[in-house]
Amino acid sequence: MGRSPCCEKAHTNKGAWTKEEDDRLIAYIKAHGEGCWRSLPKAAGLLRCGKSCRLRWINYLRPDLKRGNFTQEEDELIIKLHSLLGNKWSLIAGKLPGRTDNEIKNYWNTHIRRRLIGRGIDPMTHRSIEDPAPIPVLQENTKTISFSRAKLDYYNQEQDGNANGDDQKERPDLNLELRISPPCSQQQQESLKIGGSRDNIGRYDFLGLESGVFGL
DNA sequence: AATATGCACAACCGCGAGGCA
DNA sequence: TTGCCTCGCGGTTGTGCATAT
Repeated sequence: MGRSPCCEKAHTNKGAWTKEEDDRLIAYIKAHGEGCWRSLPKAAGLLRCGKSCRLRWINYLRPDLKRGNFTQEEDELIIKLHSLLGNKWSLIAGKLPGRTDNEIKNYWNTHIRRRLIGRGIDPMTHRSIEDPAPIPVLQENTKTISFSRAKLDYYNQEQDGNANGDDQKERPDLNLELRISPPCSQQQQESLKIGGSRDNIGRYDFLGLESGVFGL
């Protein structure tokens, strides 16, 4: 016996959204806010499942979305975050204001991935395909990952609307080194959480990388 | 001009996590 | 503690458009 469907599929539309459906969804969310996706379609008079409505809103209709081509800086940031986080598209999207996880995932698969392969870089490991050097091990089960911090800060400042030119000028291409190892006690597990705090929508701010990088 | 192929991206599907009774 | 429900995520597919043959 399979899993129960998320909605009554027999009476729901599938495929591309029409202008009228978009308008209904926008109007409903403007009036009632996001959430309760399960009951939303019925309340909004849409013959769609809640999942479909949520996806349409998040990936296409949200007013704060930034449409259009990715900039060079966004491009580089995606590569760096992917080297750190892997296919955690929602976390990566959290560092790119106005971009969605789906958009970034598509962009990665159609542009960046191909380009890295063309340069002889394995897009999954971010290492040379010909010379896959082993990840250095500092101690048992401990890995070190480094990536540039400078552009992250630049984006944070732009996002906050308080870009400080002096601060940026002074900042070299900082390396953020993370060491990942299994905690050996409850106290250490707790201490891992001390790296940051949750913001008002529940994203975790770890070393300035809010949005729950490590899902703690 | 017709067809084949590749590309870009919207949308769907299945699963896991977390909340709640 | 258990089971159900909802939400969100990541992988995959479908479709329309552009380009090549």
